[in-house]
Amino acid sequence: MDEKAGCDLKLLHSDHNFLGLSSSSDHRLLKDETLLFKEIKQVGFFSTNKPSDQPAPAHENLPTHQLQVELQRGLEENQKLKTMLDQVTKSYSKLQAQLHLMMQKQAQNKRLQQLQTCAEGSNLDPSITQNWGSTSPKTPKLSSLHDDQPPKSSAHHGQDDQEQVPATTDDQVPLRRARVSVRARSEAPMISDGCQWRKYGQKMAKGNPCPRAYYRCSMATGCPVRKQVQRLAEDKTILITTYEGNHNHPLPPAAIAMANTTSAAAAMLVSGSTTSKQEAHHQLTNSAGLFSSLQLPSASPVATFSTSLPFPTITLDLTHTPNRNPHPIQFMHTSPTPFPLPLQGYDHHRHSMSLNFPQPNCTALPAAAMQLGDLRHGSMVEAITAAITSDPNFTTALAAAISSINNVENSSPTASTSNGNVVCAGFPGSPQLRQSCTTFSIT
DNA sequence: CGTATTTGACCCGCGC
DNA sequence: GCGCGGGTCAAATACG
Repeated sequence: MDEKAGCDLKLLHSDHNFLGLSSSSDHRLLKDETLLFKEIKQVGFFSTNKPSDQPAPAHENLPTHQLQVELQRGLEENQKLKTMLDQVTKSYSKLQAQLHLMMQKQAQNKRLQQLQTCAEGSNLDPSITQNWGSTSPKTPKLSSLHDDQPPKSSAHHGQDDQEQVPATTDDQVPLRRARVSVRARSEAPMISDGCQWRKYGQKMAKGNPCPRAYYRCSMATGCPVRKQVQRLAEDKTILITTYEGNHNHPLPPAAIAMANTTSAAAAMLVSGSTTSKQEAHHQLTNSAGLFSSLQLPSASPVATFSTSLPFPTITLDLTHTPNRNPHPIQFMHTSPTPFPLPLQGYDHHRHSMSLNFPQPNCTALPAAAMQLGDLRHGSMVEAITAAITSDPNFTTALAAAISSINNVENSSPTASTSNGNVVCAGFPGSPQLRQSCTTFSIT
């Protein structure tokens, strides 16, 4: 017992091992005054003599008031150490959060490297991925903006930079360059996505009487996430919110859904790599509550690709009223520039292509058809189907969007992933349909 | 008084 | 080279 008490006190006086201090022993020290005396004696607080030279208890040789002073001193030191312990605990939590973020980004970089390998093995136009990269010489300012540090501090490349932007090499495609745009009807000046935003600019965009507002995430210093908010010129009730970047800090539950959706959509845009089922499921399950502030009609969501350089953008259109298709989820493609999808036969005047979901009577296609070489020889429909549906990131984004809509509408349809495919369940007339079973219609 | 917003200036890419 | 448009900065201003 005395040996253990002595050990506890040594911990109290150690700057290196105080993490090993147990709270129970701490309290015991404060409660047992006699025990404290013994421990103090063992470390030689009161006596200049060696413990072995003075077998008698210390308190027998000291005045009472002196003992009280020493006791008070011990209590103060104990309190000080408690404070230190709290600080260390907080630092530990902070480091743990950073470690979690780093692991996430490492996984992200791994996927991007796989994309690089895929791009080299295919006939993709290298200028596409090059322009998507932050190392593009034509966008130096944008590159700095997408660093996780403010532009003024971008000159130094210290440890902080590495922690926030880990392992980004020149030949990797930064995910942050992709944008995710959300169109929705909302009277509010900004949709509530759970994050805190600080407005840093406003501009009048050409061809739109409504100003475009620029916001950056203010939940953490140095968070690179930005968003633009603008009302549609043709219909001012429609709010267009464009997200860019990934958060470098923990998000509140209300913001996780939007962040995961935009992240998955952005990842899908720039990466043809694989996403684990666990990750997709995680993103899906976090989609609840998304777009909670929007006035959503019983609409059919439309996802629009736009590869207008330098910002590939996927737009989730939540404003459409039911159209000619009974239960469609449309995927429109707008691309004035080459895109690794076969565009022959699509309407160049409209620059759009829609994919009407679901059609259960077609066959699943191999993901290998995503290669352009295969596209040339296969049918366009099959090729497009393969190119899009074989991308789990796309399916993840789709599923998250569907899930969010379902949440808002409080209706029965659900979305989930299964083997990399999106399973849409609960739509009227289509109990369970796989995304890979898809037909396309040229609009 | 601290923080958030506004707004004109500035930078940069791009097209002509 | 020049002008235009998008995006950002930062000083001024508003607000709680």
